[in-house]
Amino acid sequence: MNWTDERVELLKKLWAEGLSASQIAAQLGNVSRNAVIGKVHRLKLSSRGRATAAPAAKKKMVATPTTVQRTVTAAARPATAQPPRIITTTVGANALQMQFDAEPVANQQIRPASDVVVPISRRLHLVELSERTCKWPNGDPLSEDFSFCGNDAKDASPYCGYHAKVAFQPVGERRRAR
DNA sequence: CCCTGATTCGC
DNA sequence: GCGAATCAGG
Repeated sequence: MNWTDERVELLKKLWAEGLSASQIAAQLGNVSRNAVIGKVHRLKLSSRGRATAAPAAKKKMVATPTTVQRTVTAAARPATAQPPRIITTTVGANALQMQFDAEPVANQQIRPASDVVVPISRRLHLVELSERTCKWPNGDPLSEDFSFCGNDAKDASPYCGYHAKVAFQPVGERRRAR
């Protein structure tokens, strides 16, 4: 794949927007992140504020006005549920780092007869997925807020524990589909 | 281990 | 010019 004007232009744009080299590579398609980084250097548009990796959560950045952290004392969390945890995600190199409570909107109707853990999606976008993030889709692919589960996928599975169960139904529980 | 960008160097 | 390999780091 050669660097057409359009591809270079997109590269510049995305780089300026703070996307990581791998994300840009994924979006351009057919190029490795190394190729992107190499090109960035040749174009002499390195830099981008601060940076080596994700400097977001550095020591004293300006402030963290949007950091909200709550410890949930979940009222009715089944014993089989996962402990409350905080999910941290970073968008872009010098972009905001969002930290939010992973606990779902406390009204999840948990079927009594189920011992399945409620899925907690990270709502990632396509370019944010890696080989070990759950690729279970949420919502309409054509919709704006379409996202993927994004939780850790076990081993080489394309899904996290919960979605793997949903995706690969045990033959014993499968009702004769039609 | 996951990820990041930076550099080098054979092509 | 290109990008894989490598390096340095979070």
